[in-house]
Amino acid sequence: MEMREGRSRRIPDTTIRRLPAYLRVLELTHADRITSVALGKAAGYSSEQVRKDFAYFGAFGTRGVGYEVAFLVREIRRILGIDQGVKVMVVGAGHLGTALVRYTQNNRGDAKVVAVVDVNPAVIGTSIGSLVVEDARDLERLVHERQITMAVLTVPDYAARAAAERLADAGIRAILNFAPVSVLTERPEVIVKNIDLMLELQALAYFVKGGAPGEAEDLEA
Amino acid sequence: MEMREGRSRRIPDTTIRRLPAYLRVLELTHADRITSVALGKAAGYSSEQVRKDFAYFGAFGTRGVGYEVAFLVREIRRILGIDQGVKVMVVGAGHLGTALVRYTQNNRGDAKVVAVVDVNPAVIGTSIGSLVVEDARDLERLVHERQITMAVLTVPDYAARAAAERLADAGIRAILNFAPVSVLTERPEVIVKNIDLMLELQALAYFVKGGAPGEAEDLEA
DNA sequence: TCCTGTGAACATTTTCACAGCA
DNA sequence: TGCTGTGAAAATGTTCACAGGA
Repeated sequence: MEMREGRSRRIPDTTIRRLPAYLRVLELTHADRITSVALGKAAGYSSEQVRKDFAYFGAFGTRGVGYEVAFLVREIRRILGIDQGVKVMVVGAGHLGTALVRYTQNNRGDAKVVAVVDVNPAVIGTSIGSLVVEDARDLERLVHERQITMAVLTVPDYAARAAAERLADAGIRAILNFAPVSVLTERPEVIVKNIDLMLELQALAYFVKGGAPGEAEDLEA
Repeated sequence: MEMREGRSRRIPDTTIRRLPAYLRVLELTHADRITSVALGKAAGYSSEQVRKDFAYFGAFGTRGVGYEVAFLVREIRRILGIDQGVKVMVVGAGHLGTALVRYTQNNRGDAKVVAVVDVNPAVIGTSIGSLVVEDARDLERLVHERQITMAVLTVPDYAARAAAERLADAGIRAILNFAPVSVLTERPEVIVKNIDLMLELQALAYFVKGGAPGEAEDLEA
């Protein structure tokens, strides 16, 4: 992916993908301070990696001591742009969509699902936790009214491309796509991240067969 | 990750992760032959990347012509180790588990879910497509009897670690973990791939904010 | 003394450029 | 001529090693 960071150095994509993992560890920590060794261990990365990642954004720590947890949490949230919260729409209220809505409701509000839509009249109007499934025909209106910037796509594959186009037209900036088809290949202005169970399982099979041990580690997943 | 390939060169992890994407395109292709340009375009990678990936395994194509689709499909399936099928257990029959079981039933049998288990008596005995949810207490027996080598973990986070340990003890070689906790960090013999919605959404938020366009690509899901 | 911050070495992955075969 | 196969170059990412402040 192409990326720039106006001032200072360019931040590696890989660093950005590790920040949410650090954030989770920090939010579960009771201590006021944490060292790069402890944070790295808990998040599954080396201590050098942790220090280097933070150093891209400035000197966050104190030599001989470590990092202030509260400060780090604030900074990471600011860097990721989730300090004001991020509003998310889930498109498709089937099993997968329902699971994802519930999951985000059980976790803190760094990214908050504020709308769930579906095309099925039997599903529209039912509740998922504190949310009511709305009519997918109102997708554009909901995106605008609630200032939604990201979407999670959990519709059947035959419906995925059209739904993605509508989301892009409505102004959505990023889509997490669970349908096993590629969408919006001609719309570089929308970031699409694909998550595909079958592809993951097939790749895992290779490493199983090879007898190769170890963590395959996060998505990039 | 560390990896070796007895004979010939070592195969990059990144190549392995692209093979399933190529495979999907090829299985949907009607033509007998395909060029690296066409395959790359459909799978979302450059033509050089496609050629280089296949070249790690030998000369698969014909200069001036392209690649035989049927041959490529056979080779990729053999390389990934899915030519004999891979047996998968889904642990946790909630919304997410149910969605994943259905999804794999709707797609060809490169990786086949042959067991779903849960601890909830109200769920045990119910059907998901052609499968019946079984008692999680029988996990070890099912793994052995059906020669299951991989598992998908969709239990609540508080139950994930214990479930993963049982899977590892039962001989499972790889786990796709959807719970937002790290599991089996002390068991290098089991490959764990984590898929975490919240982490993905948070990372996407950065790229949205930065106004940076483009595909974020694969999961590495 | 301890732990951060960081240049430099190393490793990996992608892109380029083109030779070579059908 | 068209498209593969592949070294070489470039880009990207990680680990090492240690200087330096608290």
